[in-house]
Amino acid sequence: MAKVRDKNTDSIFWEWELNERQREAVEHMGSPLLILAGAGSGKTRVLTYRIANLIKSHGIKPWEILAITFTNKAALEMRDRVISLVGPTAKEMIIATFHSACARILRKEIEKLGYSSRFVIYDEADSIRLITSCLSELGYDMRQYHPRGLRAHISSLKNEMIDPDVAGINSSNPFEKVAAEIYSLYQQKLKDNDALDFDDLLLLVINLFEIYPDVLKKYQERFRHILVDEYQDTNMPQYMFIKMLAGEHRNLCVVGDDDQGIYSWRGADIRNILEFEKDYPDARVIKLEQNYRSTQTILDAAGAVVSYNRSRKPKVLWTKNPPGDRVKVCVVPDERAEASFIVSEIKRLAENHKARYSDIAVFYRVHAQSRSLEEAMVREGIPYRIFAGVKFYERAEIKDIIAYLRVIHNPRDSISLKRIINVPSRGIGLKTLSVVEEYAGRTGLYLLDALKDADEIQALGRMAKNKIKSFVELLEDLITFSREHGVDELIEEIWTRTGYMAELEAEKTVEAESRILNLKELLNVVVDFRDQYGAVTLEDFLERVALVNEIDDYDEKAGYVSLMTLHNAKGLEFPYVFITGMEEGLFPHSRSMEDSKDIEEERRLCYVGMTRAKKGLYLLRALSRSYRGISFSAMPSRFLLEIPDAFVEELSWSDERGIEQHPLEVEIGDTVIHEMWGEGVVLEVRGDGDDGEVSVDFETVGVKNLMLKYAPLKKLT
DNA sequence: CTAAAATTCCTTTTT
DNA sequence: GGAATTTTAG
Repeated sequence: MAKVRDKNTDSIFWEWELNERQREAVEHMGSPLLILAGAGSGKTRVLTYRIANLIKSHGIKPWEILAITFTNKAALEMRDRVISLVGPTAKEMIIATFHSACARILRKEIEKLGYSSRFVIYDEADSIRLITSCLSELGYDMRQYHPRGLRAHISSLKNEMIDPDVAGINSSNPFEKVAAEIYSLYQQKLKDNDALDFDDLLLLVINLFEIYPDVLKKYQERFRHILVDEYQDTNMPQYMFIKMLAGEHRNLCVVGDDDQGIYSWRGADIRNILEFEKDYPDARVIKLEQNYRSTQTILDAAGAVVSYNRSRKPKVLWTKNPPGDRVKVCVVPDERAEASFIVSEIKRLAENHKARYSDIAVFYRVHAQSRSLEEAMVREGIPYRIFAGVKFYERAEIKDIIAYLRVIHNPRDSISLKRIINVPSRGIGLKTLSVVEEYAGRTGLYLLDALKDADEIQALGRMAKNKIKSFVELLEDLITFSREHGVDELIEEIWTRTGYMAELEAEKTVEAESRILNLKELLNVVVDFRDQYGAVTLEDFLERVALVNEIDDYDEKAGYVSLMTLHNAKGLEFPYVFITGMEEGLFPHSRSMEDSKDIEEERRLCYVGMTRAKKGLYLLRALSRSYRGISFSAMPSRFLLEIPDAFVEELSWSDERGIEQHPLEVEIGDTVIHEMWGEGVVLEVRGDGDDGEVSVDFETVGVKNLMLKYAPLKKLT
């Protein structure tokens, strides 16, 4: 635990708490500071001590400090740690993610930009729905232009800070032209709904700062000291945001590691960190290379992999920790065997090494891999938890209730209104809705106001009018109710008044039962949130729900094994780590295999995963993996081959019957190709191989450097 | 209008 | 193989 020495000394910290470099990083003042912090080098400690030092030794007021972290969880953790160093006064500083910091600023200032301060934040699904409605409004074929793809495209346009009116202007690509058209309608519709998407949160703040220099000035004065964590993963708007805010006082401290940049696909630009010294020529650069987390062997193995990357700043991590065990590499027949291997190894660790379940994590490249793992955990009765992005809030029943809350908070939010208008079903179907929408479009009314006007709409039958009327009354009652009651009571009122809960209870199925539990969990979220922050307004709660992700709820004391994607693993650490699916095509993912830049990012992802482990690291590879129902054979991931043998221990695996599994062998014509990598032919294989025959398409990519991509599994005996 | 059946896409990673 | 959406039958 950290101890703080009393005031009046130059250094307020016990010297043994920090190493030389760390202390420099904590104490440096007077110019921008870049901390290149290798994995496990204690950067969180440096950041918290630095904040504490600002407050304690330099008389900086907590509210003058803005610290940006990557997740809400990291923010909360850092906050607690600073509080333990300097006391409750630290509560007044702002530690938040980019998105929540911006949301906070916008709640105060957004009216200057013509939005209401009651704006809602749309998640990806909401955006997609809105884009869908843009497509149909402009009469485009949804098969030809996928809303998902358009959303991704528009999001990257936004991340490159390209405005709708200039997007696709001199593009000959028809997709880009359509995207640009959709983009501007989408943006306008967002505004009509008083809604912002994730990207807008950043963009509008920048916009605000550009148009109103006095507002920028106000925040520059307010946030005199700015700290940014995970700087290698910032994108252009985030970079601009920081640059503007820090522009005046230049008390900027950024921390990052170019080897851990894994978000370029969402616009993160690693150059932000590599060129920090260009942006701030007087910047001080401090490297942290001593690792406190992992064994030397894990570090060497991970370092060997990442050293294959060409574009990186060379660095070598070292540690005083013991060398530890070798990295265990295990080859298994398929994903089921992979899961049961992991489960039995977890049991062994728990018994022989007194490991707790919470000491163990299993990582995978894509969410789909979690299924087989989950099945094995359930089968063997091992408590586990899957951290799946935002899954809880994506469940239909949760989104339904949230949609009610959103409409109650801001009746202009027509996307949410459309979601609940017939949930639970109250006889207002698609036809009725489209008539009302048409009326709303013609008169320029908001959807809710159009509903209130139902009597005026000729095309509506008497039945429909009555149904609409009672729905509008229901909403008005709920809005009235919300003025005098807390969020938790409001949620319960929604359940009962709408009959939502009664309907679920009447269903008496397992699914309905679990939905009821989920709804009760939502109530718990409200209560927990209140315990943490005091009184909760509807607005606070909706914002929290929009920006939170499940990793934020991660609790290290609880006794369960953690399952998550490699991306979610960033910033966490576990004594024992299993990385699954070490196969070409899966990890590195096939979609990243054409471009060496993408491969390098995959390699960094591998590095991130490996360096999460403190004591034990397992890498698993299946000979065959089923994908969309068909099973494919796969070659070992190149990352496995990049680890020198000296750091590796190969584990053999035998199935329940004790038959040892062998690598694949494929017959093509007269040629038998044994397991191989590096050379050969790229093959697309059709057929399942069950009948011993498959058809093979040769898809040659170049002549020399070819390899076997997928092949049917054939066991040797 | 609803419920069941058929069809389609999916799977990279997320604030 | 399965969720999610769209089509069809009642």
